[in-house]
Amino acid sequence: MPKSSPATGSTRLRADDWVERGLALLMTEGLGAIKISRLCRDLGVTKGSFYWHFSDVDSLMGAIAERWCTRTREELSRLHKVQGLPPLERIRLMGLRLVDEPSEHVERALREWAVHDSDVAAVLRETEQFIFEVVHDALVELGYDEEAARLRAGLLVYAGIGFAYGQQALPKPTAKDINDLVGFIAGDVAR
Amino acid sequence: MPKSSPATGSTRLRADDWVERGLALLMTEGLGAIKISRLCRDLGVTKGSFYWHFSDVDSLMGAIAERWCTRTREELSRLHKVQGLPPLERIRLMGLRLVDEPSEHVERALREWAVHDSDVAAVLRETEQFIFEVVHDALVELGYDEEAARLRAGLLVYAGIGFAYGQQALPKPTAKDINDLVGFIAGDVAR
DNA sequence: ACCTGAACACCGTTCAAGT
DNA sequence: ACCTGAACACCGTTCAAGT
Repeated sequence: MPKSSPATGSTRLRADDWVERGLALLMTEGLGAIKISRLCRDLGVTKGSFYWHFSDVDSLMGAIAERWCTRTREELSRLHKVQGLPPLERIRLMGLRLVDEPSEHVERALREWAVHDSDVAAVLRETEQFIFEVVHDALVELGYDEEAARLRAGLLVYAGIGFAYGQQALPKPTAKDINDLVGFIAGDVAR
Repeated sequence: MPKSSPATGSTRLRADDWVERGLALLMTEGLGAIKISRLCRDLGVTKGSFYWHFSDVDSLMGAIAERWCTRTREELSRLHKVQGLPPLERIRLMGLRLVDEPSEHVERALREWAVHDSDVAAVLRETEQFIFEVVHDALVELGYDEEAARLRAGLLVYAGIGFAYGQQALPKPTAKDINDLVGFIAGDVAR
């Protein structure tokens, strides 16, 4: 089993090492930190090395995005297992996922990114669609009609996206707020 | 009364001309289009000219942001005049403002921007806070208690921010959706 | 197969010199 | 007061040459 860290084993790099370091930079310092000169310094090689692995900087970006997309999909499929839980609980879990985003930096950067990269845009859409559907279906199961479920699920997902961008004029919502929110979204039956 | 266009009158530029052109570029082609070499080409001068008016590119950015902020504040104060309208109508107007953003490009760019520029962040906060308060107060006027009003107003504002960023996995909301939404947010009394 | 080193284009920044 | 022109640093990109 090959190691991905350049520190262990061979001194040569694989494309993987660049992607990994790039994703790490994206999460800690944001999109602006991904410079190939910076990556070279971090990885201890010269620029020529980079251009052996990638055709240009956009290609690296694409690879980083792809890796993030894969991980996000895995996370979503893990979330799929919540289908056994009661509907209100499912809604609550989706709400929490929207808020306590651990890698907030990535989410923001990828949204900027999605403007220019259709692959990234596709995975973001997939994620939003997934969450929307879980909430929507849970609401239908609770007895809401199609239109009511659509409106409420849409509102929740959009609000979730907004959380990631809000300038906390309004305080960042807490876990309690999420509970209240679920109570409101599915309130007619929850109370 | 001095003209701001370099085409009329003198051939010399004022700082204003750079800001105006920069804001135009921001709206039409996004943040990435603001290069000082590009601006020089558009305005028909050399880079030295730019550096007579501004200390660096960040300073231009700041000036562009400031101008946008001024315009946004004016727009908000115009919106203040809706205070005479019935509460539900006020909520509906705020909802519409959040959606039919004509200069969507600017809003997105400025949010990126706000991460690094606290002035821009401040005006974004102001805007969000303003809309939040209008909705909140309208809800209180409709008979909601403090906590219910806070939750609902917050949800609406965050959803509005989310609209600007959603990858339309879910369809962009229409004016009718906004009406339905208002019916939901203030539903207990509206129906 | 993976990397160095030197080259080049492009962009931000500076500054002496021009009107 | 406003601008030119030439210079320099920095970054992305290319490529011949090395192991």
